[in-house]
Amino acid sequence: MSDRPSEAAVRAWARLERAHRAAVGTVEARLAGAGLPDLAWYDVLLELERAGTGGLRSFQLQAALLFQQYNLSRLVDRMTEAGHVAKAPSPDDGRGLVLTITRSGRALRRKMWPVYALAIEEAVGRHFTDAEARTFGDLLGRLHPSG
Amino acid sequence: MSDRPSEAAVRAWARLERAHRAAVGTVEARLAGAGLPDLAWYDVLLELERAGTGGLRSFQLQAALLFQQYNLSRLVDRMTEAGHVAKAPSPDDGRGLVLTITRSGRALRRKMWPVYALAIEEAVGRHFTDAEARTFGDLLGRLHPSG
DNA sequence: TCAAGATTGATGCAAGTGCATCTATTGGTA
DNA sequence: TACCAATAGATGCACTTGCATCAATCTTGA
Repeated sequence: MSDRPSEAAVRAWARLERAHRAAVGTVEARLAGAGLPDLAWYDVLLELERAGTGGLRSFQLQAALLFQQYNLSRLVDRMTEAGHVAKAPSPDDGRGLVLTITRSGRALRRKMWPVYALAIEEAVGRHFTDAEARTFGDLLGRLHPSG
Repeated sequence: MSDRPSEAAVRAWARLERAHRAAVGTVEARLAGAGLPDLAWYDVLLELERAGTGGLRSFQLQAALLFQQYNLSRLVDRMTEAGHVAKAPSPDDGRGLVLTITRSGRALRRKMWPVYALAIEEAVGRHFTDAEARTFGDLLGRLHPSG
């Protein structure tokens, strides 16, 4: 925890930054070019859609996506205003909110997916064989809490 | 270019987002906790220091770091104002600027490094063996233009 | 050599982010 | 039960980013 990093670790870190910037740049450009909302919106929609009718509490969504609390709070505001997300008071916790995706949110996610998918292929897929992509995904998985 | 991505590619992309967010979160928190400027400042300082006395043109720095043009323009403004970067008109190109790091910029980078290094170890290094970190770095390297 | 187009970097304005802090509620402890 | 720390989520304010566009300069090609 308090050791200096190895050369290899420093190189990996530096490349993580560049690779991420390049990949996100490509994907955001494709989404914007198609007149679609940005990645954060997709992330929220997907996570809420996966959660099903029960929805998710704000803090769960925040933990899943690793967004900042204040950031997510305002993002959800915007998406609620746009009609893609619904907020309801939590029955279990008077402080809390339950967030669910709306029909319009599901439609938006479906509309975004084809563009997003092509962008992922362009930004990531085409650089790897399937086996490499699996290895890459495994290594990336080590870096975040949820496994 | 126009194919759908494989499952493995989509998973790798999703994990790239999460891993990056987690790692950057850790590193920014350590820098901020030590009262130091953020990552972008370090990136600029390092790149300019590597460039030596000749400095770099704005567009070169932009390409190296994959920053947005308008973003870098204003970041350099702030760093110049803080005395860490010097701007000079390019002798070869009347439109252009040559950016160099100042003595104070070098000092700042040196001061940031120990904190940054520990953060890199915490965010990345400790999750991998050296061999894994090398493999990881190689795979990441595929995703950005400069090799 | 001169006009048309491309490139470099800056900037006004709107939108998003980060920080600190706030209110409301909950859970733990005495 | 009554208090106090902890947690959920919202928000005011300053700063940063994104978008569109600008002015200045360079390059190309007739």
